[in-house]
Amino acid sequence: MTASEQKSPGQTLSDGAFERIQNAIVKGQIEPGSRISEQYLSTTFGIGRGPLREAIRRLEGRRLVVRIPHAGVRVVSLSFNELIELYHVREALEGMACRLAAQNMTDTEIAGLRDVLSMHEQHSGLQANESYYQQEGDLDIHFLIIQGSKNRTLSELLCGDLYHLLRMYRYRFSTTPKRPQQAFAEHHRIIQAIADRDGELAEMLMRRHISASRRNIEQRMQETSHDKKDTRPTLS
Amino acid sequence: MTASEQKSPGQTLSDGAFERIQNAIVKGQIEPGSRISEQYLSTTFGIGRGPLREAIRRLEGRRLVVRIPHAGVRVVSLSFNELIELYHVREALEGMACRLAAQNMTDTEIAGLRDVLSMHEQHSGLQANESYYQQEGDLDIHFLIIQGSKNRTLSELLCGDLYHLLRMYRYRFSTTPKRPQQAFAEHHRIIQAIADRDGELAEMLMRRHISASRRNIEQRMQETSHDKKDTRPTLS
DNA sequence: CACAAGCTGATTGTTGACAATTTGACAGTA
DNA sequence: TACTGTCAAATTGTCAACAATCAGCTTGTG
Repeated sequence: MTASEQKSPGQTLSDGAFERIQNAIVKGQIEPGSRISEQYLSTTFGIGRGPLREAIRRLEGRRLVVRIPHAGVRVVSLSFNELIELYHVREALEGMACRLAAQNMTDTEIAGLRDVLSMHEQHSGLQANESYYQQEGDLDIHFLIIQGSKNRTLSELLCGDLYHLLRMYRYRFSTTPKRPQQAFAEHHRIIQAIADRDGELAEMLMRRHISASRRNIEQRMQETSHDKKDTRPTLS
Repeated sequence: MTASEQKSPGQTLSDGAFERIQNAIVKGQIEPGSRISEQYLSTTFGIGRGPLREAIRRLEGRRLVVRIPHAGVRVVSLSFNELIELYHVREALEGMACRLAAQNMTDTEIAGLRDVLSMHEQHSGLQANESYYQQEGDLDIHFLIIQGSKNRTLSELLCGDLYHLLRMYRYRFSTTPKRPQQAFAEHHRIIQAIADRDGELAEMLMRRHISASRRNIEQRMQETSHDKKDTRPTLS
């Protein structure tokens, strides 16, 4: 797990390529909107074009790449609006997940949630503004709450599909200096509400939490919209 | 558009196969949970295995089929629980869509919504219990409202991904005798709320509408759970 | 008679070569 | 100079053959 780039365990070549390309996309190693040629990937990964194309089609099904019939595939590139839209969807969905989590999580799971939070708080105390742990830690907490909803369909949707898109932008935005501390407090309150089995409050707090994240991005986007040109592919 | 089974217009063979198989799955022409062999589809559609496999991988990315590495692919089979979960997700998402629609739809679009509803009411008056129009008409209205939210991400999620799964079961359950009339009234109220630009009310009504649908299915499922054996693949 | 090892058949995974289509450049002309 | 038609290179789409893997059956042995 140290270097997540080696070939995947026992699956097929196509599966391995799928995971590697997906990772490369969500980690931002491949520029969003850039064209990816089959031949390049084929030689890079050292596999034939057949399995590679199958992997690409799978990514296409997941909407991580866009294909134009005879012209090649491009990594999906969310416009600013789409990113904001995604946060709105997340607000509705994770709010619901949080409410369900307050109903359905076991006491043991809630204790685990608290452990992650405090462990996370220590790390953060050590390396102040270091966003890396914040990123993963934040994801961990949200993951745990989503899983705690005990709604598998919801989990797969949020963790499987939406978060891959989000992660693309998390890695690009990296972090905002002030947010972590605030996010800690919000996480703390959310977990408390879950522990109190107060679903309504938990939902509200989670919605606020995500809403604050969204506003933070909106603000930061406006600030940097001067040097960074307006990325709006307006695809189709 | 009369027979939706002919080859797709100008795309590639893979794209054509993708659409045809997807249609066959959501219309229930292929039994959920059944294995689909490459050779069979290859000879049926008259295309090579290459493009076919790519189409299947795309379906896999969309979670309409499940693949076990060297054992073949099966059409996804939602358990009863997963179907209910899907309705809960729909409730949250379409509720949100409805609220946004009340804010963002143009007067022209709302008028169009009314047209569809009344046109739909006439058809229903003619052929009473005929579910076919109800199915499509219901979808149409929901589609229009979702599009009216002006949130493209939300639209693609609901119309593109979730509805394909739902349609699988709509075709299986076909229809419940009493629901259509009730659904009409609910649609009517929802549209009225949208026309009044009352987002909060519109969201609430839509959530109730979908919630009622869900309960209807739950009830119907319990009734028929005697003769119909309990389909619960418990995959993984 | 029961169980396990090995084999045969079919199905999936992979590769390489071939055909079809698009993009970019180049030259010719108004 | 600007525009357009043609051409060529590169890239994608497709096909057919080959290799690897799994399922079910036969067969041999305790």
